[in-house]
Amino acid sequence: MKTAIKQIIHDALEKARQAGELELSSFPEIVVEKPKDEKMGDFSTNIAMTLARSERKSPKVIAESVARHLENGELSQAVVAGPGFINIKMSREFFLERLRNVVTQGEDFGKSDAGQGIKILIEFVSANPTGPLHVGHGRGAAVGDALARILKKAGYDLSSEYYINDVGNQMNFLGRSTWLRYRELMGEAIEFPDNHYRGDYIKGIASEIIDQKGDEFLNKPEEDCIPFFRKFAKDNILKGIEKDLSEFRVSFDNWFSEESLYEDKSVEKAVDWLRSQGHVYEKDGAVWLKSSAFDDDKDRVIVKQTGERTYFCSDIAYHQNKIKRGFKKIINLMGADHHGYVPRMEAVLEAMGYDKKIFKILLVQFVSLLRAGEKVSMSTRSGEFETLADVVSEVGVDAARYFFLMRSSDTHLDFDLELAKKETPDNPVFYIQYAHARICSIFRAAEEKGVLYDRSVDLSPLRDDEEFAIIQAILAFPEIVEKSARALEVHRISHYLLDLVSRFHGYYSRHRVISDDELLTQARLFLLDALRITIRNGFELMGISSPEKM
RNA sequence: GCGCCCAUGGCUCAGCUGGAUAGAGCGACGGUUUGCGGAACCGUAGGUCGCAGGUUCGAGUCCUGCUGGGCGCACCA
Repeated sequence: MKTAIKQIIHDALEKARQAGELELSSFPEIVVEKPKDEKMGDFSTNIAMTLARSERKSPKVIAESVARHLENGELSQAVVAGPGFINIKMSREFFLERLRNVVTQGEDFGKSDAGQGIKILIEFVSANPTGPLHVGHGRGAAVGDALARILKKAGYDLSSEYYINDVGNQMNFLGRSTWLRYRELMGEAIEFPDNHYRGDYIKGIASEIIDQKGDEFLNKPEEDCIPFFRKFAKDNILKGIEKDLSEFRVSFDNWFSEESLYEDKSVEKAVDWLRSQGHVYEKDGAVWLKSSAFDDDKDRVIVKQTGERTYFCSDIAYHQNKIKRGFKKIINLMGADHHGYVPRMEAVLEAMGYDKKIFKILLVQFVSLLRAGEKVSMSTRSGEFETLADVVSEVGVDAARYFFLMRSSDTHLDFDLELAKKETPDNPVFYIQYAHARICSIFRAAEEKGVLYDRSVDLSPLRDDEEFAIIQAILAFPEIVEKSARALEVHRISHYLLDLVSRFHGYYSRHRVISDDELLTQARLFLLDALRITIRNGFELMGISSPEKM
């Protein structure tokens, strides 16, 4: 919608230039926004202010000149206001024509080619397969998955990926923890080490092994047991993670195993290559990457004294692999507690000769669960739940996703469990879903009354200001999606939907949709159809359902 | 000590690449219902945008310093 306005302004600038009123050695970028107050107009531009300096004229004079040349069949008024804003009103036809398009596009409404098919990889969650997903992972999962949906909608060629840390020390601890619990369950007295995984789920896995294998491992030496226990526990936990995610409506295009990078020698090759470039040196029996040469605080060990590779080392190979797969932009979501990791990853990319701008790490801040205003303890020890699956089973997928997505991801999130469950307008998910259900209900009522709804209906009976405010809000949706994609900010969608829907609730309470005026009824049904489509499409981007009845 | 993030009405938060009189929701107070879902709507009160400088025609937004809070500074991830 705004691109049309930009074009009109552009034409006016051109005319002003031809008339000798403006120099315009270069055309500035035209910014179109909504005026502060809707009464001032449909759109406004500050173009005169940005031109003031280069034109050496006051913004007011420039604005007057541009406004004079603003003419277009679809434009109804252009006035200069304030320090030099040009406020523009468009004709009703301008909006109605575009509204018609919304219904024609249906579920495609909101799509754009802003991304120009650029290949993007987004990696998120990537929790170690050493335990179930907790609430923090849930936020990352919701944000990552929604971003993936948004970026696709905005025309990027997007792939999503989960990186599985399935090798290394953590896996050994996992295997050993399971093995110890196994022996314990078989009746041995075990002193369980503090640095092992103590969660109850380990006992569950151990007892599954007992079910399948009995006492087979009881009298074997540790070395002979660990590989089996490690793999069994990992597979079991990973299956659980996949299940939790899929129930949370989060899916990945690819699950990438760290182990595969060792199997195909990628890690070895990456280290050799870095060494050949002189980015690597040996000290204290370990191999170090000179990351400090690329703005990291210090150099980082990639091969330990023991000969084991660090996780950072395989991450190098992993990110090299991502780039080699042709991704032009690589997005990683991480918990904010890992932010110290950012400079060293950027250093790696620079060391490999890539522009670090292709790499974007999004830090997702912490989640505090609140129950009745009190913070729920997040410690593993406490009886209070903290896993994603528990939260989802309490409040449902829709509410959980909405709450994770309602705030900018770089601020801490207070997740109020009681509020999430409420079926009142305080709860934004229900408020929005209710609007959708209400619209569907109106359509049901119309059908009962025998009102014919047909998409080719004449829209000219729509003339109320409130109706046009809603239409404009609907038509802004593709721009919201684009901005959300560009800024990688999901919360804009939820704020947008809330605003959109509150306009509808107000409108609904003041106007009857179904009336004796058949033409008006049909036109209003059309408007509601477009609105319903917009709500659905917006919720779809957030992975939230749009129920027809509640 | 060093680094990253945050700071906007009583509470939770928006504020798009700096733009017009800083906006919502909750809570508080007061209203609204013969009709399509009251699971809703309308109104009132409430803010030195943490503090101090700076850049700019213009700063909640950018820069510097400070204060307060969160997080991180491993041959752990």
